[in-house]
Amino acid sequence: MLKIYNTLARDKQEFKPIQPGQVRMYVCGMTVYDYCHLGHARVLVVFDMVARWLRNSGYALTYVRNITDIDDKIIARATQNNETIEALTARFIEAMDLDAAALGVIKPDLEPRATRHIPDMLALIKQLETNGLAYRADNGDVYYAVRGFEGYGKLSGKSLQDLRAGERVEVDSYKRDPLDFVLWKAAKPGEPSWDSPWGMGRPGWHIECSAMSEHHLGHHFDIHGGGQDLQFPHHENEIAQSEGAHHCTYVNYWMHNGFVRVDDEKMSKSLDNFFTIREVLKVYDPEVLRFFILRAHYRSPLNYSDQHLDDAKQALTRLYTSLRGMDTPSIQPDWSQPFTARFKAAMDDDFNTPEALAVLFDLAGEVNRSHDTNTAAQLKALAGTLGLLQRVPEEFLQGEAAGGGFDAEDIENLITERANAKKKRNFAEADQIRQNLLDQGIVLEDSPQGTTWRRQ
RNA sequence: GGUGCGUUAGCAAAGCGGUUAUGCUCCGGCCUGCAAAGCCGGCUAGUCCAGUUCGACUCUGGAACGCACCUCCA
Repeated sequence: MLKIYNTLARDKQEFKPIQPGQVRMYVCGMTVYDYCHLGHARVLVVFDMVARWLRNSGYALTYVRNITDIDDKIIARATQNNETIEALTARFIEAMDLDAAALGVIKPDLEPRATRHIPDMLALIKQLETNGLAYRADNGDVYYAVRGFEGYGKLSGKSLQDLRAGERVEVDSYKRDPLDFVLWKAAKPGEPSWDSPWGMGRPGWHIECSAMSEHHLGHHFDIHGGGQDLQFPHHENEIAQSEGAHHCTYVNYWMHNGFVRVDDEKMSKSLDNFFTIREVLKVYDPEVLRFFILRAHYRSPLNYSDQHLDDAKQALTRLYTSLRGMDTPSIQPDWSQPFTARFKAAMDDDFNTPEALAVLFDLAGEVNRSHDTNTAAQLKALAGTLGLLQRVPEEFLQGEAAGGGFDAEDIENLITERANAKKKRNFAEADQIRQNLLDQGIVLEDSPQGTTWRRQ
């Protein structure tokens, strides 16, 4: 039985889908005005892992991850670059797709874009107006009247009173309440705009997710995910919008992944301490990055550093090494086995990937001792549910000839040369060849079956 | 100021009221011509202070420190 930590309940709860056997999940995706950073990588990988596990558990999943392709930052960046918004967003959507694919992230079933769902948003705002929860202010903006929604604050655990007491709530004279948020922004000269019952304008940030999730998943669905920083105000406002419009529960389970940190501080664009995915992938294999993300529990903070990535690389190398030379047919995990049962129990416990990976290492040790093909196949099958360990081991271990150096053919020639030296018991020469290769980051490993190599 | 979360060995990171977590690093041993990989073993874990208990890293209370949200952010 799968248990999920529900932010709404502040506790782990048994997962019960609305419709038996089916799960509908919506995850807040990217605002496409720049390259994805490691924080984005974490959301992508974490919810890819969740999606895989749900499917693995037998659920028919509909996974929606939106793309925000209109907002203040996009407009500002396009102006700054002197390019159209369409060109800018197309460029970064393509980049995002490449980054996600490199990390082994399976595409969501649907990736709706805000600009393609303006009518849905207008209909939702209209409904809120009818319900007395939206009003047009003197500046032309349409706001959500937070006072009219009783449950406001239930997700973030904040009361309106506490929020008003906060020093950082800005006073905006056009709003009836300082906590009211914008649903529709009146058009400004030179900005993209759409026609609406309230005049030309563009959507506020929060309305798009309420509108697009409703369009694809209905008024009430199972799981809504995103980064911890979206809990408030974004997700809180989504609840206010969707429940305020339809008077029914919006989402049953809210999931929030923890931050990626650098030097114990949140990695964010505003702090300018972020690393982009592609930057990191220049140095590390994408599977190492995926492994690094899954090695921590999704709700814990994840500290980024080269040392930690190196560590992750070594660990993943151990797993691949255990599968090297093994004939591992692609099979489904046999959940009745002790190791697989442990793995499943870990994953069912709020997606405890660190514990699940520990099982993988125990299994690797077992493979190393027994050289049992079936055990190796189980290891590969389990890792496969996490999107790991599916490559031919040599491909991972030998990698690409990074930055010149020896290619595979050079290495094989040198191995032959060394084998001849060894045959003549000229160990000095043999060791010299091995050292030369090691200087290039190539490690040789002798065995009764011959010599194999890998990159450090 | 308000609210929430965290503090585990050299580093990273889980579970668990009593039994080796796991990975990396480092140190022994086996194996090897020597290595590497692997195997076997080792390395002063549980921020502090009280309490509950036969027994607490694990439960309760408090303190210290750290982080996050309250503003755009995954």
